[in-house]
Amino acid sequence: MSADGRRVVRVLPDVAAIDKEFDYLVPPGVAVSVGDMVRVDLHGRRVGGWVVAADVEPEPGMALRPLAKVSGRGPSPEVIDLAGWAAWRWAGRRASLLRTASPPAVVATLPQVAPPRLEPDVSALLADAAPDTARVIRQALELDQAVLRLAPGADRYLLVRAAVADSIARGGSCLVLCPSVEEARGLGRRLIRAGVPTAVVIDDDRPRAVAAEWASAAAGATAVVGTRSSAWAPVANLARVVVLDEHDEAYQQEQAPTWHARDVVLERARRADAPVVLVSPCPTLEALGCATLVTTDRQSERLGWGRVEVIDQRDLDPSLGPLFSPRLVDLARGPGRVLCVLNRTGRSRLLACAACSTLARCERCAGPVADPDGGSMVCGRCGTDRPPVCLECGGARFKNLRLGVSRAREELEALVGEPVGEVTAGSPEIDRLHQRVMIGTEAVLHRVDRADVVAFLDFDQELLAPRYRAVEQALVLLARASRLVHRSGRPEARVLVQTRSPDHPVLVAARRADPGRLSESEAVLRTALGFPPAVAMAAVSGAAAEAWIAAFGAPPGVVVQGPVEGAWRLTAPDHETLCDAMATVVRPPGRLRLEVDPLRL
DNA sequence: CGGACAAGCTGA
DNA sequence: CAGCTTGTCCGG
Repeated sequence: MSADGRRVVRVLPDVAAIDKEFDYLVPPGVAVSVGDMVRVDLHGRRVGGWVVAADVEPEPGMALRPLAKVSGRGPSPEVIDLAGWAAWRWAGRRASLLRTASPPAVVATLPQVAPPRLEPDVSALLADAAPDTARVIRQALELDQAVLRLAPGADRYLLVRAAVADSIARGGSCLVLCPSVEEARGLGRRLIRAGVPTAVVIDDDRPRAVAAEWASAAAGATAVVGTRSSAWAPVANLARVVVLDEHDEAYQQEQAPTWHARDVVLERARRADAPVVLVSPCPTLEALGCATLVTTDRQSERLGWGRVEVIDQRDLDPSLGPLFSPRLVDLARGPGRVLCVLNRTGRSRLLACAACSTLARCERCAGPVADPDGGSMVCGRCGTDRPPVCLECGGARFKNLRLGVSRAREELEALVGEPVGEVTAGSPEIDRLHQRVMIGTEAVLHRVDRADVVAFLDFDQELLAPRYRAVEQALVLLARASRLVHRSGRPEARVLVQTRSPDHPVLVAARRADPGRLSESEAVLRTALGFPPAVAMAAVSGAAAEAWIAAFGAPPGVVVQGPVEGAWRLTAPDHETLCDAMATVVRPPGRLRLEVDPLRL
């Protein structure tokens, strides 16, 4: 109640271009609290919004309009605060984050949720587990922030059960994030079958059903399972967070604000004083930088990575074509499901020495070099240029290594002697998915859940992609492939990698099932070259970018580079410096994309 | 974002 | 100068 006897609340309208709060009168007899979703009259029209503060002292004499309607429950006060933090961290607007945190249909009241059917404790759950499995799970659950490195083939279900049991012991609920909808649904079903009251909060085209799950999460479901957006799901009493496959790019929002679910839940858990376990076969440097690493014994990790076989393409018989080694053709003819991966979506073309077939790479950062003008070789990653001479044999002639997926499919079909299916991100072509042998971009790895052989036809495309995370992402692909073939059980089950760089650290890491060494060398390289997570970066683009950059000026600690193709790059030693500086800029009108922590760079 | 309102343009 | 388009401003 304010000084003059009026009840006033502060509302953030759900209008894309307004990041401003407005005060409204609460009509007599109306109950409303922070987090509720309301409708208000704003500038002659009726819009939705969130109550972000109650019992507000309005400016004296200000004529206030009454709330038009209290429509239902919305995000909790903690999540509203979290959205404020994320708006700073990713230079975005709170409304877009709160929309993600809100139910897609009206939730008038919260349902009653059942208490857990049984009271499992962590020790009972782990009693039958292998000793090393029990050890790493216990160890991870004892830490405030743990990165648990589990090989691709390892079963994560026991960890999730133990995390849920531990949450019950702590008197609260457990939030579990999965990279894909299918995994989240599957995990939700398993937990429900095990007697854990579980809310599966996943956006789809059924708003009523999603809102019902949202409501049961808000009401205190013991486990809340979902994908990226569930970082914002309601959790009545957050006791623990688990992020499965923490390395997955699906956790980062593509549209600005480009928030990352892992980073959102880390902050959310920190505020709630809840521990977090990040799980991955190949943890990101970001995760390793903020959490304590827990690893299984070497033998479990080797078993869980399965067999990774590397073919040196420099030794290939040219008569078979550049993409198909005899070994590959042999495996493709054999029994079982075979997936061939060929990434040809990037614009980068690779050059190899015409004499010795060694790839043309940058002397400074080992990235791929292109030959844009025919005179010199320029690195697509760091910009260094050098004369067109092979570093291995001194040869001066180079050949272009590009071949499309469709052409490769025809060639493979001829070599194997049976129909070969094709999968690309653009074309679903479900009817071709049942072919025994399939070829496609990496999308092929996401369309099936098991395979007997996964073959990367030209892995250099991944190793040398002109992105600073290329090495990390290349190992992610191998982990994904390894998981698919782990379910095979056949003797020929393996991941086959064709490359001209057989001793690349990524391939050594996968063959030895030891991602740790790679993380160490990558961390050194990123620091030396000034890439995240050694620094904090942002990209600014769009029609209004120039005006934004002008308003940004040159704040201390932030380096502004560009424009390159209409985009500027900001670099600062840490997010504190970067985000504080970005927060001072008044957004100019017009289309503007502020991308903090850009994935491709 | 989208309504309000002002300034600019057109044709009788 | 009414009647319409286009542009800029700002919201309780």
